[in-house]
Amino acid sequence: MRDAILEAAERVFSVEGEAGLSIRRLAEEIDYSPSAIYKYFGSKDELVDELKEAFFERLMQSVDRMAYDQLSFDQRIHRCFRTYIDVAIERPHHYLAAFSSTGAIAHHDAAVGAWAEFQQTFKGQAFGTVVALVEEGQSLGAFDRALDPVHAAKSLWSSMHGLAQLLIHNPGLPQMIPAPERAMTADTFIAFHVSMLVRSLRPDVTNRDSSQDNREHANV
Amino acid sequence: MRDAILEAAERVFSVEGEAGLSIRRLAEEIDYSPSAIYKYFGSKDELVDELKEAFFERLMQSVDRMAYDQLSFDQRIHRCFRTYIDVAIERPHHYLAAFSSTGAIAHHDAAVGAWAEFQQTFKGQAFGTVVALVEEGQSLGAFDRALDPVHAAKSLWSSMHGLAQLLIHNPGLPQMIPAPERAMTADTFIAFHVSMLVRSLRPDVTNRDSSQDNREHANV
DNA sequence: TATCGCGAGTGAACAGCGTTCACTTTCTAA
DNA sequence: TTAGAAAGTGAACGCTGTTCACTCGCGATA
Repeated sequence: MRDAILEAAERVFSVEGEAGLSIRRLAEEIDYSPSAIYKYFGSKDELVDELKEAFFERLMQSVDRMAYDQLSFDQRIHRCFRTYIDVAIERPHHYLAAFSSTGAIAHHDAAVGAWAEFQQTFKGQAFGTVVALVEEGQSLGAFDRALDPVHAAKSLWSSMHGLAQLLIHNPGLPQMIPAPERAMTADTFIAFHVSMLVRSLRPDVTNRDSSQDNREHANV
Repeated sequence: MRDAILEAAERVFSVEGEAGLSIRRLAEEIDYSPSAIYKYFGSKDELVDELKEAFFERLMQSVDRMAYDQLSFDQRIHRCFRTYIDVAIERPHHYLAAFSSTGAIAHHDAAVGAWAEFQQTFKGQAFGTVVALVEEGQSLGAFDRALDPVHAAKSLWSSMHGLAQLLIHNPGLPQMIPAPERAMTADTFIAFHVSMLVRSLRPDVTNRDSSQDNREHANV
């Protein structure tokens, strides 16, 4: 029963988003009265939160799967980021809702202590794999060792999130260009964005040793 | 009168966002009946759109002002991006609302023809200044000439947007780090993110000429 | 077997929402 | 002075999330 509600909710939500999903509509969909739903869910928010969390888990697992595939480092990092955006724009309403926890605004999560708990969550684990990816790149010499991997991962995540969001709200973005021959497909543009992110991690040109080995060189 | 409505709306919206703003509440605030508001605005959406547009204009003008200041190129590009994020998180509800035009989802703006119109809008103009900034960097040799400036600008915008959004929803992000001594303030983290974006534009290391001059070199 | 309790489900109701519309009041211009 | 537009009102419609007193039907117990 509880699953029937969630299933119907998922169906409606996928197509019409949070706005189109009403308790009454949902009740009609499963041929029950609106109040019946309140026997299984404390509130609409609670129900929707469950949808969001399920989506988030799918998203994070998809990314994670890419990170540990049997591929070259370069391919893995590209696919990781690609997958994030692909899954996000595949279910736009879910993705937007997952990141619009209107209540959490100004919910100052406060400081350093949260890190341990954070690592327990889906989000935290997926974030951990991004950090690991950065560290791997650093140990391979492909990425700048001077970068803090955690902060770099945050920056990367921000950038992925931004593109996902922008593409959801404006799918025509990649085609928007003065000269038609320069237009890109969404796929190409995502790849371009990801490659820009990878570029940002490259070792600093001022320390131009062989890529395997660049420690602190103050001058030249 | 119309302005009195907008002013009250602005006041409520700044604090409680779109959710806290209701026509009835607004009417009470200005001591009129709810229906009075409909003499001046066709719908709530129309009213809110006006708030969003006003905010968007402020945002874009702030960024624009930074781009044409009397400063070094490096300072200008950093301040430009910084300002974008600062203004965004200063009025979180406005920024989120401006980018959550729920209707525009899947509103395939369609293709290349839109470019000309796009350039007329605030958004379009501000985007133009980012493109110009990239082109300036390229002509200075600081940025990779192989990059399409328009696509690069889109990528940059995505990344700025992502950080703004993430910081709004999770202001504690910069402090979140395993070791306390590695924590950053919001300011520092924004600067870090911006510097990552600038890094992504650097000329490719494989073509390592003097920075003034790097044309196509296929090998080495 | 009779009855008790409990969980599932219901329907009416409350408060709030955006919006409409017939209505009155107020002010201006001919 | 009067016609007409403009400004503002209040009740109502249909929608929303949510609550609560209520009724069933079933399983366990005395």
